[in-house]
Amino acid sequence: MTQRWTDDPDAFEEAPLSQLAAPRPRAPYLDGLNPAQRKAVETTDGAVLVLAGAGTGKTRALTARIAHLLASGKARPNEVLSVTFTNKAAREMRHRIGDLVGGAVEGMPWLGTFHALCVKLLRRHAEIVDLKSNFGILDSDDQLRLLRQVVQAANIDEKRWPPRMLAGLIDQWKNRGLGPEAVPAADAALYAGAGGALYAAYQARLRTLNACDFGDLLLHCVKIFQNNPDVLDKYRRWFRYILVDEYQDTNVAQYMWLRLLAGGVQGGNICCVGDDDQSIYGWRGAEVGNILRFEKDFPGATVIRLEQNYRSTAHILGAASGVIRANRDRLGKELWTAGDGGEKLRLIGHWDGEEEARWVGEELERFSRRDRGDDRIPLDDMAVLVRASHQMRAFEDRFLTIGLPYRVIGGPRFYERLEIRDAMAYFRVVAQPDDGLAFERILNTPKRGLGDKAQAEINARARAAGAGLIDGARLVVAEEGLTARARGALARLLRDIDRWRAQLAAPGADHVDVARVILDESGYTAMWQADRGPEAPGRLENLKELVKALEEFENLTGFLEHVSLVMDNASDDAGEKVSVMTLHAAKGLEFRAVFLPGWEDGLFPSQRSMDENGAKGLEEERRLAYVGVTRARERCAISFAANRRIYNQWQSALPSRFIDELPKAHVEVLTPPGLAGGGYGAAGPLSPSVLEQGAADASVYNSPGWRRLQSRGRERGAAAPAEARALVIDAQAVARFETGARVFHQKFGYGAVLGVEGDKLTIAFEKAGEKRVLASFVTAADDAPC
DNA sequence: TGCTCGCTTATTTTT
DNA sequence: TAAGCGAGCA
Repeated sequence: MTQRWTDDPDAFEEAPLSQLAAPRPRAPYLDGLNPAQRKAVETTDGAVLVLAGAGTGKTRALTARIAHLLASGKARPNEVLSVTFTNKAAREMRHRIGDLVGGAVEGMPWLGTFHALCVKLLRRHAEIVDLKSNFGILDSDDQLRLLRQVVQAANIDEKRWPPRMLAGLIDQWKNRGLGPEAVPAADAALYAGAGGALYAAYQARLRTLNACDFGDLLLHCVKIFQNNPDVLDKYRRWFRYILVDEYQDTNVAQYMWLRLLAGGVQGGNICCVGDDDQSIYGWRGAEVGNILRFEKDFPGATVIRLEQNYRSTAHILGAASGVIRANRDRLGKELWTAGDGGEKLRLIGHWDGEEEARWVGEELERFSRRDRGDDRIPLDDMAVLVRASHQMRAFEDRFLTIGLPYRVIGGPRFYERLEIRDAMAYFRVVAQPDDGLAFERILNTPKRGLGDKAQAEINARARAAGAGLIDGARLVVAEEGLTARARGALARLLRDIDRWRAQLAAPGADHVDVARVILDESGYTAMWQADRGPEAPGRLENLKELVKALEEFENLTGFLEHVSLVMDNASDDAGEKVSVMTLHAAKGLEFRAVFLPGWEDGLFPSQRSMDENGAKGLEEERRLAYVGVTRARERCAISFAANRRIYNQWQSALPSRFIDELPKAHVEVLTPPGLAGGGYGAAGPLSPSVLEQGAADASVYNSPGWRRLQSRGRERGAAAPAEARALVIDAQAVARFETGARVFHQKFGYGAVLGVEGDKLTIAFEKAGEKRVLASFVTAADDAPC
């Protein structure tokens, strides 16, 4: 049964809900929920915060909750507002609700991303914020080009003040819900003292272009709600229930948007689901504070914790908990599992980054070998998660040489590629009235002799006539501006555009055909065919894919609208491959086996994050570590390298401080393969028990981890000495060095030990100066030649 | 208009 | 090192 529900609050009728959907005697969507999940489903009214730890069945509870609202007759499908951050999440939720309630999900027009929902609202009320309802949506590329113009117009040195920086500032302001008039003076003075003025100029340009950037979608909606109580009230009554996924990722503007909608007469029914421990987008404007403050913001709120984890083994959860426990700003949760311990996390140090990549490659091969039987882990079920994308390279190189199939997730997205953006610009020019930015983009692509001069001329005419760019171009032709040659080219282009427009508007026109014609007749396809560069074939391939994607839409306009908000990656190619991605990209995913390389102080936690955001930055990095570890279902291997080549210079690093925070009971320390027997005394792999014993006896009380634990204990009044849990990578190596000892290091040469701190030594090298290195990577130099 | 040279810079990126 | 960008030259 598919019933069409209106999404228009003006059609609101106060029909008694109970008549619409009689409560059913049995509720299959409740089957198999644990008590906490069930409470999250059945606590329908008022404000509810569901703190859902990693792998605790969050989506399950969320979808069941919606099913419950519908089945119990508390709301019609079109009266539930459910917000996600990503299109992927929205799709997934729609899909899973469909599984529970069937066709009724078709009647949920208010399930989507913040941005998609805002577009919907804004199209209806555009005139309130001085826009027409067919306003265009700029992506970050358009935004940057427009900003560059604004900066140029203000005669500001682009070199000293890159437009990128201004884009960053404006985004931040918008994220914080600040229009140009509301930017604090100190902020407005940023960017050569002109930040605020340029922001205002940019907004004015957007208005004349009848366009919004992503930030505006939220900001305009908030403005509309704030200044038009009647409109707001209509929606408040309309949305009987509000659900928000990933609440920890909301920024201030989104928070305002939600508060406005949820702040009905007695306070609306709002349910926010999130995990403060997985807040990793602070740098992008997300405010962990939103979730931390929830109970203050919504007095009387019910807080429900989902703590039973269905994903990972006890060892993995124990390790993850151990790390995240060091964060101060958290609501507090302790994940547990009914499952068994499984394998301990494995921790291994390597001599350098290549060695690390080699080891990971071998492990991946070993796990995925066919002869492992039931133990075999397919490559699809494994992932390498790195902190920064440049780390991926070492792995790609290695996997290429050993012929291990891999897939990189993230990176430049399909709709952000140059050729796709060009093609889209053509479509925009044809399908939309006067899209100046798109016109500018295609004006001289492919080359048709219309360079900066032509550009400027068209701009000037358009501005003088108060018209759009395309009309400006028509004026240039009509009034015989430019050289005859350029004018001819421009006239040809305009004629083409008119012809394409006519074709598109013709009755029975097939927009896919027209799109193909546009790309052909414009010479765009030919341009890449003529290109002998290595990338050209791929680009042509992408263009074909783009045209194919058009088939799924009724017309070009629908497609453009979709694409402006859904910038998803092209679908993954088939085949069993290991995934390589950043920790950020891994949020929400899970794998049977996960490799976490590069756990070195400075790299992870990232030095920059700590420098720029201090303790807050460090905590976010720690949450990133938590996200990484909790991606693993069965196996997790953490590794670090003592040396890494950065900008062609060898740099030594110490193991990440997060390694000190791993509870040793959940970790097995492996011996680096390259050093076994050669480096430090013991021949062959050391047994973990020996290591643990050594750690407990020798140096744990001297390790940085222990010290941090102690100081934390004082601060928080916790952590008794008996809970000593810091890891020492190689206790035996530590015992072998004393202050003053002469040592040898492969990359830095000879030096003298100045100090011992746990398993880390401070050494004055004769050539390389003073450095801190891990004891395992140094040998005693007494028998070496001087 | 287009190419090449040299300089600068170097996280994470849901929409 | 490498990639990306702007300036300057053919």
